[in-house]
Amino acid sequence: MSSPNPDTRQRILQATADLLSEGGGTGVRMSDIAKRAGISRQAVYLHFANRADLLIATTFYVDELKDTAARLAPSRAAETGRERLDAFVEAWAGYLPEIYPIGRALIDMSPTDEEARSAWAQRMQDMREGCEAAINALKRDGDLAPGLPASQATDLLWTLLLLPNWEHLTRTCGWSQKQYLKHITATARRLFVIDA
Amino acid sequence: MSSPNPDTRQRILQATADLLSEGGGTGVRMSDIAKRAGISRQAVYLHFANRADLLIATTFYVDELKDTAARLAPSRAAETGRERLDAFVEAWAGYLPEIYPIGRALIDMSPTDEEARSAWAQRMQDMREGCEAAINALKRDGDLAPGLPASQATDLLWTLLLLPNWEHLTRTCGWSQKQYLKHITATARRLFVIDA
DNA sequence: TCCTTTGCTTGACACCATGTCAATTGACAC
DNA sequence: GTGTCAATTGACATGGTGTCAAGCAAAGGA
Repeated sequence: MSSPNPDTRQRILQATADLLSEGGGTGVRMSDIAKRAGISRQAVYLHFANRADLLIATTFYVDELKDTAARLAPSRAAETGRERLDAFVEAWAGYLPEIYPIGRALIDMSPTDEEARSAWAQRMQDMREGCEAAINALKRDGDLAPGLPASQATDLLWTLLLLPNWEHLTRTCGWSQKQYLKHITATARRLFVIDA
Repeated sequence: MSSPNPDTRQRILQATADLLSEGGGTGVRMSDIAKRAGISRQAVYLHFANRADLLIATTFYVDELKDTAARLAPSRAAETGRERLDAFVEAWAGYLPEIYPIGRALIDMSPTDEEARSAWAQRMQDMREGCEAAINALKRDGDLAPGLPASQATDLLWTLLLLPNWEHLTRTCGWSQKQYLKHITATARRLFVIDA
């Protein structure tokens, strides 16, 4: 699984990322990926155990390529809870279009593939921590809207930021990325910040 | 497609609804449905052209069984926009658990089945009209929160009420149906009603 | 009683994507 | 030359959907 040529492995990952982007996350078969990478379909299995494995590896590949980790720095550096909430929403909103195709593919195979399901669930769980940190920072500042316990505020913010919502607003409703960012930021402020 | 025994057709629909409910909308095959209905797998195709067709017919069957139409009456009867928003959210929130399994099944096959995709999309489009009516009633009363055009408020409310969000909050976050209703109602008020 | 129609059964088969396996090839290293 | 590595080719299993042809039991009419 790691003995084969690392260049080929990378070509497969790049082909997967490209095809998923082009197809919006749907309709990408193992044979399509192989063809794009310039190898035989079977050779893909010399590098990745199965489709879920390949897709999961592609998420990490895309993360590195786009330096996802760097996105979160402003959120962590924020001093006030209000700033932290804004910065986190902005970071996540910027990340969504990049991870969308591969996220869509993982979600699509989740009902039948436990590996894919749990990999995506883990990613969402990580994202929840960012939500939690923002809500807790608001609470610390005394700026969390009353009447909503922090844990449920976290769940609500978490849900609001889910990929299907971004997909629905930008694809179905036709919102631009800019509109999405603007209105989701305003929504989060209005929901969770006192007197916002 | 309509020549066969209507009793058998109904048994198939009931079997489909039951199995989907038991399985949370996933892992239900044509052969499972046939077995539960007490007929051969092939006989199902004497009544329904394909899986999507059967699933779509099941949505209407469930609608009738649970008298979905009646749910919306209080919303339409509401005098003020505030009441209408509350009533609509409550009606939809009550409907969600009933339609969830079959909705999940339709969503799952949407990526590969245009018929299923558009049937569910139509249902969501119908739901959007309820959102629009509530937002417009708020606006008429001068109670719509400023800074958000009605069309975008409609999109936002529409998105908020989507099935995957209900699924995430109740399944992943572990919220009870009661909690869902309470917090989604509060969220909608806070987002769309002025000085709420 | 015979005959036909109806509604379903049985069994076989095509399709399509994933995943597996065995045998083979071409290149490069020692 | 010999071995090894990375990939190729072709064949095959699996699982679910959907199709097709032939058969069969029961109900109804002449």
